[in-house]
Amino acid sequence: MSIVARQRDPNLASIGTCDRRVAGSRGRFRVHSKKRITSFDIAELAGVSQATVSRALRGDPSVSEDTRRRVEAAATTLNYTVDKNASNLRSKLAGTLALLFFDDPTPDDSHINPFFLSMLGSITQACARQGYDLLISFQELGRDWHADFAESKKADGIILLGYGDYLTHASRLEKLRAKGTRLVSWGAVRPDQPCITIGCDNFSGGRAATEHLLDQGCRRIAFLGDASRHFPEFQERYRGHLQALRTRGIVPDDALQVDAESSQSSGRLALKTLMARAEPFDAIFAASDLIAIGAIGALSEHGIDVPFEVAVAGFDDIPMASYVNPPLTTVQQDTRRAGEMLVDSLLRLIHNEPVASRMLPMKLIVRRSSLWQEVPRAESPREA
Amino acid sequence: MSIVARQRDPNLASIGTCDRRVAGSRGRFRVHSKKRITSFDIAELAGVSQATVSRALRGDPSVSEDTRRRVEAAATTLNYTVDKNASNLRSKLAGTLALLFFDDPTPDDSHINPFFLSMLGSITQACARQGYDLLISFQELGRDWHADFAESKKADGIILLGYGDYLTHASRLEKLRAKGTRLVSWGAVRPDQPCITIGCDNFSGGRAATEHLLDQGCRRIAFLGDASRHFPEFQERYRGHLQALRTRGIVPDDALQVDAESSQSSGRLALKTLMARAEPFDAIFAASDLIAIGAIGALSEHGIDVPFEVAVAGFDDIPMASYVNPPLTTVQQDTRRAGEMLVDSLLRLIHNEPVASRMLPMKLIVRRSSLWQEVPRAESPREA
DNA sequence: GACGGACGTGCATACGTATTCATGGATGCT
DNA sequence: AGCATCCATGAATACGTATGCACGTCCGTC
Repeated sequence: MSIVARQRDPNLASIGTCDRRVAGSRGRFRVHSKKRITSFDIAELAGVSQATVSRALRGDPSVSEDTRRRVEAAATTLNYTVDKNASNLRSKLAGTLALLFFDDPTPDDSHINPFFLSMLGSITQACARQGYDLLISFQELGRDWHADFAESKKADGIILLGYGDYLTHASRLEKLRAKGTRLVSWGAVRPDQPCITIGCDNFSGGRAATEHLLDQGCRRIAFLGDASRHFPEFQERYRGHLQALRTRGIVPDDALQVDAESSQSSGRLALKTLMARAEPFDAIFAASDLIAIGAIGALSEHGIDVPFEVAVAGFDDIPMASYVNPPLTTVQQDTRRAGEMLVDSLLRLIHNEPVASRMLPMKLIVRRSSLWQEVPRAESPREA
Repeated sequence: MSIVARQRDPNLASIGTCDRRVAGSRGRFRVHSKKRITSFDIAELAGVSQATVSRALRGDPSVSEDTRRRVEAAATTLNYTVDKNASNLRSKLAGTLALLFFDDPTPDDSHINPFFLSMLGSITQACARQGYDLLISFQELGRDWHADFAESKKADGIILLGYGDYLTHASRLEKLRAKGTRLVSWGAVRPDQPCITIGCDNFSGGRAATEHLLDQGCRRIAFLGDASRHFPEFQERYRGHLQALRTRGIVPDDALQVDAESSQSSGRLALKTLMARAEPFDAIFAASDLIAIGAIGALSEHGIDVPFEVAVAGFDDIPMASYVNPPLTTVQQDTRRAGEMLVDSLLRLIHNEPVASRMLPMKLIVRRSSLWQEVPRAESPREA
């Protein structure tokens, strides 16, 4: 920071008094300086005007094939690269998308939720495929995060990523949209979302998980996860869970729902809370894999066997899920597809093409944590 | 892309024929258009010149406190944000760092090496703390990756991240440096590295892991990981491994080294290769956790118990390591610190402050995969 | 042979900010 | 009081590219 201001404004001698140059009149001042190579240099070398260079390199069809080749050759020779700042300034585009990452609830250490990491990977790759750069920023939900990207022209659009409730910040989002900021979010797809949202079918996913547990013979299935409005995704999963129960004629028991955020420690805590209630349960459906993994840890501390005493299912299918012991039954979100859809939707928004929120299908992945295998489950639910 | 060119160049009527404006003469043309708010608008509202606005907002000490307050108030009122493109164009800075991510060896699916994901997280946060943005790009080692960032002024410096050999690309790096590009890399810290490098003490880490296995009574320790020059980090770990053996008077057996890249599938494959050699072994030191996890999987397929028949140690301490069964003994790299150091070093480079490559200490994390616990290990090494 | 296009190119200029230089007024010193 | 300073500010301009417009030039057509 301290040494920032270094360069001078040389070559004031040009010709006019204005910000204007003629192709040929530039070289003279450049001979000895090793300043940046600009489109004027290319123009001179290729024997055309700067304007033509710009057009040629951008693939403007009005440039003849012959000229284009000459320009490209000159550019290669001088190892020229378009100055993105100037280009963006002029074109009012950035060629960049911003990914805002909300990790509000669990700022424990630097550990990012693995599911989001996976999303990050796929978003990055989707951007690359589309020729866009990706600007990443971790944010806390509290602050004035909006101001710094679209408005400062650093990005053409914004992707919002994070569990949580965008509705709480609806007014802020509205303000952004009013300014013409393009944004898409990942989350629960609901009619009242304040912006284009891509998300998985959390409801069906939750239903599928619970149906599977019911199929395994479980009858008292605990739900670990915040079912409040503030976590719409969890709420949807919970709704799916409830519906599955009701369809099978089981009356949901509020005592079997425990709030939890998406972290192992929270899952561990939730399980202890559940046990403290002394409610019998024979299965756990956790609203995220991290919660499930935390719960499994706590169960094993209590000497309770998974899956023989308590079956467990999670949600997300993070990489870790297949490596815990026992491997975790879970509902898989297709992060690759999700990342692609987020980027595609945002680009469509940017290009003023029609876009709609979309819900992606999910897939139940059955692993050992919910399976009896050979050993039959005890007849009555386990007493806590 | 198709609708990119939309806006017109309005307001040509200004005054002169040049790229020049006077503070007051602007508002007239703005009244009806909802164009971008510029520093001229702020200037007008605050009753100062555009130059003063720029200075005030950048914290130039030559602006009086009174004026600064007025300018800031005006900026807040109009919800003004500096246009980064214009600012960067003028100042020749970007306020952005680029993270180039080389995932060459394992392009399987979209799964990024978890260790690098962890690094990514810590680098992102370190950047945020320093007030820099982070541009992320996945690259394949083959191509002309260098051209697109520093040269195009999108980033002030570059961080290189990836297992692999930068030496292979030394000429390219050299070319970059000759152009004044600032870059730092993560990797093996060795005197012949072509650029500032931050890395862990792979040698000591490798030695520590092998010493630990020796302490457990293992005598025929297989090394899974590419020991060639192309993976300097693995090579260093291997060297540490060898040194530990020799110090204890054990003659290394080449038959116990199997090449592997950092992925589970590669680890699985390497183990099968090892078994095919019919060499007895009682422990495995894998050059990365992913390799170790793959190997454990393959071992269990063969009905070989870990750790009772074969002890296993990995490297990296990725999150998954503590959740596999059995939990994996490994050598921990402090990714948080590493990310900070990378960013700090790069910033020092950018600010022309002295910097040196640095090696970070590592820490052996002992978990169950390498421990006998109560059960004593069989006297003779296992026959494959 | 004249005319209407289409095509390819150059000219001039704007994008919004940062910075150099000049200026006028206040301040300090003798 | 007179002069040298310093301070705060304004005026002018460059950063490098993209693009509206105008100007040939080379056709084919009647």
